[in-house]
Amino acid sequence: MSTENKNIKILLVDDEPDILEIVGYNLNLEGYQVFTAKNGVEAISKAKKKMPHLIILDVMMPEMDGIEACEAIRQTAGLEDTVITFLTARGEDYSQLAGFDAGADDYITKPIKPKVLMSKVKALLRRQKEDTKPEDQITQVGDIVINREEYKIINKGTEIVLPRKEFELLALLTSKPNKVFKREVILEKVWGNEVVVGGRTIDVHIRKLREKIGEEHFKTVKGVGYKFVEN
Amino acid sequence: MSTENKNIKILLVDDEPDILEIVGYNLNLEGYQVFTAKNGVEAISKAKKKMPHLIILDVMMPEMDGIEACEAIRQTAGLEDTVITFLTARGEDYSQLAGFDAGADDYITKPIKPKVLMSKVKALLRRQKEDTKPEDQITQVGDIVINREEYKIINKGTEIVLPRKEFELLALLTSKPNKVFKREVILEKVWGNEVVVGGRTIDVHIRKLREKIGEEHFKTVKGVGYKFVEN
DNA sequence: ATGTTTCTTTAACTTTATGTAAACGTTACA
DNA sequence: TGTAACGTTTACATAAAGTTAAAGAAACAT
Repeated sequence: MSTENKNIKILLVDDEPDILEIVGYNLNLEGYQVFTAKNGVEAISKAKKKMPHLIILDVMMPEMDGIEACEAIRQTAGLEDTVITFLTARGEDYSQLAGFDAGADDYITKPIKPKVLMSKVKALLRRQKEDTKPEDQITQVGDIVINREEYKIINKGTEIVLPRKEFELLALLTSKPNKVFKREVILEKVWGNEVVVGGRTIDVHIRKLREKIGEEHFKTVKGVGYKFVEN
Repeated sequence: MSTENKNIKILLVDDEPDILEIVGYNLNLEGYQVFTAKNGVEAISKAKKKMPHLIILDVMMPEMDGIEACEAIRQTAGLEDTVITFLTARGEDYSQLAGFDAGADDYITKPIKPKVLMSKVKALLRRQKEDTKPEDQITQVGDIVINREEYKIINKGTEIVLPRKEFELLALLTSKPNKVFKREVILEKVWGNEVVVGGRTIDVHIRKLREKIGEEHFKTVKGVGYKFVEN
């Protein structure tokens, strides 16, 4: 759960240190990489430097408010598609938010309820993923069809349901047939780079895949890693 | 600006005050007469009182949700031809399913972008008379017939009436047979983003569906979610 | 209002699938 | 032929899902 968030960067912008701390803490618990800024100016520079996937932006701030910052960020190359969500206090004057449609994707109201915020963050990030990857959910490699949407594979017409880790491992290897994936890379992508598992764990999973899909497809490159080969 | 809008009444229904404020503000700018309600019950009474031309109705609300309210409004004398549009979380093809049969004319997705909403409102009011309702209120998946209008299903000729949540869950899963719906996605679409329910809630509903419709149709993909399969 | 029923969620507990470790076997290559 | 890297099997821990029953909410009826 938290391992897959390890590579997701979130920029949190608020002038109140308490908010930064509470929200930052909760995001950290979920495994996100969190960066903070305490005003709009800082937000823009950090956004450019870190290129976050999601920006949570307080509306009311000194120096430069969230709306201005949002507009500036939106005009930065590479940040056009970053998800931006506002933080607003309930009862704030929303006539100011008339410029809302200029760039924000959502807004979250204070007081913040951690659980609500977390589920919103998840939903927003998921949405972005789905948008950028419309439907390359199905790939075919040789006579193996990998259906990411249905979490199953079809090998020569036979449907095989794989457990999660096995599926992810297979999906990784088949994402670039013939490419050798180093053990460390596999660990990072399938397990998450902070998780330390025993030395034989990958082997066991490879073995299961060999059993289910066919010995011939999984080639060991000793001292390096594994690769998936077609017939 | 447009004096032509000042006789047009719009009823805006959402449980979030912020939405009411933002959208209401924008509608006001265009010169519409705006009324608001914060739940389905209130929506019905205000609709009767004000006889609006257009009703914008959030799907997820406490007390009485948008679908129920819509049905009730549709049965009110004089409101049969009022334009009703739903507000739904983005990506919910499901809300269309459950929504159109309740009598909705359109739906608008959250997060709301004021410009989009305004042009949609205009379009809806313009084509008020020339509207054609879709009527795919009944779908069939395998030997299961799903009747969204009556909230019931027919399994191999046997009629089964399902409670709301069970029906919505079934409708979601059957909206794309074989697709695995992740738990988080199910929660978002059936329960709504803000609602945080316990970890076993989905399971219990799945169990009831399995009981009523047949074990074989509901497949668990451990660590991921559930999918509906035909025979 | 009041009780009654039906639906929804929780909580406690059980079961199971999956992932991992450990122990040992095998291979490749210097 | 030694050894470092990978292969295989088994067994076990654990996280995830299943199962109940019962509490909590709505909805319905009186």
